[in-house]
Amino acid sequence: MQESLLTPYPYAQVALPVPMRTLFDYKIPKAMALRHALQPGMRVKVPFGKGSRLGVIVTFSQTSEWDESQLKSLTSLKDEAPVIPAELMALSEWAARYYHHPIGDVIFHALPVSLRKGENAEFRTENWWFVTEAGQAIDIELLSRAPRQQDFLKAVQQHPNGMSQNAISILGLMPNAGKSLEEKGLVRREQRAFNTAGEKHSHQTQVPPVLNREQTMAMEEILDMRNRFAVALLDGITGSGKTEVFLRVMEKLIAEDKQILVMVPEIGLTPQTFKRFENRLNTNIVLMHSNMTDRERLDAWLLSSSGHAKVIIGTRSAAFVPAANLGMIIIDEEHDASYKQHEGFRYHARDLAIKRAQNLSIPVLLASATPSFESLANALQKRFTWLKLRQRAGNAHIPEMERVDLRGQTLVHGFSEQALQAMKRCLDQREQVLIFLNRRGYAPTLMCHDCGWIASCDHCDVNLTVHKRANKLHCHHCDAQKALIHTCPECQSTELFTVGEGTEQIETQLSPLFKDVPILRIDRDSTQRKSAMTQLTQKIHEHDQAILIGTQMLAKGHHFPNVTLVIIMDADAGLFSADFRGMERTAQLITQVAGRAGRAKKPGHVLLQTYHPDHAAIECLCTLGYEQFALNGLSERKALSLPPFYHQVLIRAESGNEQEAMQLLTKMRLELEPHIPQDISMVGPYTAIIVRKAGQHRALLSLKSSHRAPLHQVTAMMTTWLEQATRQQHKVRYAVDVDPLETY
DNA sequence: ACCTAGTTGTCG
DNA sequence: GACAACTAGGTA
Repeated sequence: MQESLLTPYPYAQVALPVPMRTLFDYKIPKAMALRHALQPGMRVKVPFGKGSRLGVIVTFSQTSEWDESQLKSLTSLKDEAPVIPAELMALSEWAARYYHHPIGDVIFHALPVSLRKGENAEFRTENWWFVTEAGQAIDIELLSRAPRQQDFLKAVQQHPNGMSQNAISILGLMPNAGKSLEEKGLVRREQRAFNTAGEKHSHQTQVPPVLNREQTMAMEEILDMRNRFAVALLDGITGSGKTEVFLRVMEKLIAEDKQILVMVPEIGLTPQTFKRFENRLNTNIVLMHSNMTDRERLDAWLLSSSGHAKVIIGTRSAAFVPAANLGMIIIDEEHDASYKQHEGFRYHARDLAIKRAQNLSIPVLLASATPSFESLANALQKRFTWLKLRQRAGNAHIPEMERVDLRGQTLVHGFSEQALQAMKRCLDQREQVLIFLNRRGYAPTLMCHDCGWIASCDHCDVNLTVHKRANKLHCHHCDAQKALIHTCPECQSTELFTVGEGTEQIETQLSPLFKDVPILRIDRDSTQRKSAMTQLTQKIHEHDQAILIGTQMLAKGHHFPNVTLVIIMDADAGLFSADFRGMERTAQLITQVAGRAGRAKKPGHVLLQTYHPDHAAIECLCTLGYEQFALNGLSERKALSLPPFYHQVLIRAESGNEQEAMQLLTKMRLELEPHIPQDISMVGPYTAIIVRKAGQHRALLSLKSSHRAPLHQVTAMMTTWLEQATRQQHKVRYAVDVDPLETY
């Protein structure tokens, strides 16, 4: 009699979390094949080398290139159902090819940490309490000597469908009282899977505001895209009500029982997005970001995977969250660079999300007040539907941008006379000023007056930043810290002075000038402590008058209704940047910060301090706005054969030794040069602008082409070469960066 | 002979 | 990436 195998293949190809661009073949034990229907995306335990590892089944095969005697067998199966659904397996395989990254590493990126470690993909269980018949019948006064038990029993009596442990603790009841009652047979306990779907308490749903014409049109266009792949670029100025458009679309999708993945650039923005959604959507919403514990992340992951959570709000890594019935992906602030991972598996969450949506035949909504040049180019080429919101919702006005010519002016603590006057006027009207300076710390340089010595990092080729409050010298590139010194280590002079200003300095110097006005600094240093940001925003809302000083943190999505004046301290930062994306990023920052002014009823005003008021880019941005600036920028990129018109791959190498990284890339270029097609332009190897960072000397090789196919071919060739070459030289590390955002 | 640090090689 | 095997150099 023939046994029927649930898995009719002899071999499984398994991805393992090792930095190798290959899968590993294993024999499938007969007993396992008889008992389980193995599927790609299931985790398996396998023998590997001397030990054992957790892997993920990618595919099956009838044959293996390896000799039968060399093959080992799968040890055990970890899952009854795939933890990575077919859709995400396909996305991972695509990403491994596109980013030239080891498949095992990519697949393990798609799993939450606890599943990487081998935890079961199951909801945690919690106690549920029920009243028994005896408990329902008993005279409650018999328990008058045990008031805790009395309270407990009363509560449970009122909930015939049972109460979760969570509900018990919310009511402040004692679990010990429950235990005593259980022993008396008055209540009973049951273990149930913890999922917040059963916990959904109805709450007040806010009345939605009326949409304006632009918003209505955008909403209708997006709703038309349901059930097919399409990308909409919701290009709306700050305050134009982009979020309201999301909410309307989401309501509709939720009504159709679909899930929506909402990506935000950073953790700081998740709670406020969560609150806003919670107030409007009567459904289950989960968060996903790296500040959550492993257990919390797994629970959110399971809620999404099982379909219990209808809305998933997450950062970059959420691009891989499985969802039972995904209906749309929304990417808020799509221009934000934090969507790109900057080490290891260097993926771009926006691009990956678009690919995922394409596989699933669902729409993607990209939103920004300052769209990336990449997305604008796609919109111009009609690959994306370009939806513009150019009116501010309600009666708010678009702030006026004014350049302040700093040439020949005497500055007071970095401020022009004009800026100080404007601040004074603004504060006199009991309104708030926002000062933007994208440099934290007290000063970017510490110098010796007598010998010219400059404090620099021991591990990087950069100067140390002075942090007076912490009494430290701090490297902003490798995080190294030293005590702040007062004597020059070269000449023993005590005449040390700082050059340049950071947010901390502006804060200290403004306080004597504006005595009774609260001054609040918002940067990474002032918001490090947990809930510091919440406290700061609370203070901002408490006071009418206030001076807010901050870095780019201020540019991201926060709402300050009483700010009517924005001062950009240094509009020239990034103007002459080595990176071709410097201008784009600066313009986005300035526009985003400027958008913080006059969001409510009051008109806003923006002052840009610059030494180059006639610089074409600055002039264009101030007089014509971001869209025109971006269109000009794009034609410049086209003329110079730069992204997004040309595609780029960057090969990075780094080594503790001064020459090795450079030598490796030089050798590679020499050897591979004859095999590189004409239509690839290769530049380098050249040293990074900051050659040494965290003790590593860095070299780069840039590849560009108007077509992706040959670029991928060459990249694959180089990766193979590098994998081979570094096998003997472990001290040189290399990285492949496809569509890099930083090229220096 | 033994120890240690650093390098090289392997994994199915 | 983790780990074992190998190597060179030092020490008792």
